[in-house]
Amino acid sequence: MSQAAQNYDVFQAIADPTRREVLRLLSQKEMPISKITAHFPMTRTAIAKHLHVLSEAKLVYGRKEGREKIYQLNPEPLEEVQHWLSYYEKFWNNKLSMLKYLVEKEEKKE
Amino acid sequence: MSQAAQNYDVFQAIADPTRREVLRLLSQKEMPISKITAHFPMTRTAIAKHLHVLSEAKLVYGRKEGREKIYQLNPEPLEEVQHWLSYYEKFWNNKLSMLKYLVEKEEKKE
DNA sequence: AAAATATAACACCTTTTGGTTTCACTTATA
DNA sequence: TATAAGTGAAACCAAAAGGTGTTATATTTT
Repeated sequence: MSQAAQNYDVFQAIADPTRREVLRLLSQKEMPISKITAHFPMTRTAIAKHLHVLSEAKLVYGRKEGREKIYQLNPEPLEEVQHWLSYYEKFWNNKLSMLKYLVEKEEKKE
Repeated sequence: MSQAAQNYDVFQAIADPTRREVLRLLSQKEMPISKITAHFPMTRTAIAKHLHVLSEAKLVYGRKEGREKIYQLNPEPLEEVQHWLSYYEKFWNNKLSMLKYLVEKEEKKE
């Protein structure tokens, strides 16, 4: 994390369980940092840093409202993960596909 | 990484670009460590550690064959990532679904 | 049996992560 | 206009991540 933290990618952003939990929270309702922090056993500063990482990955956006900063989810970058995954889906799907194919071929013998 | 590295989860395992590249390589063909290392600008020891992380996450299996250790891909754990993602798909899919719905409704007016 | 090959296991180093505490700044409110 | 509330930012810290090089061990090959 540290200070000059630049170009975090989405894979790194979702690697941390706390950050995944933050995303889940924000998926239900936008909220300010202090509200988010209340759900975790750590300081507001720590959460602020996690939000910074998520923000770098464009997974959250924050707008200032009065003295609060409201964060909201932006799920779009997750499409990159989905796309990456789609390449591997065929590997585990193939097992089912192959099984299905074999079963159907067997059935046609009747 | 270090020495006693235990319980790496799949999210952490795929967070590293090198490890993702290793997975891609193994998706095409199983191979021993030295063969994998040839594709990267780092030492075999470093790759061995990455393989250890991937192995902890059950994303690769290694079998010994003579003096070589052949590693092969095991994509199953990625299903956990897919499952996690599926919760968020609705957020970005909804936009498309909504658009599609609106367009179709518009078409039916004719 | 000796030499070569392939990997494993250590010890070590540097940078990054994930957290803390403290202080300053801005915006509401009594 | 103080004061409270909410956040931002800096300095610091321990541990983990991601590398390195060296040494040890097992398996072929000559």
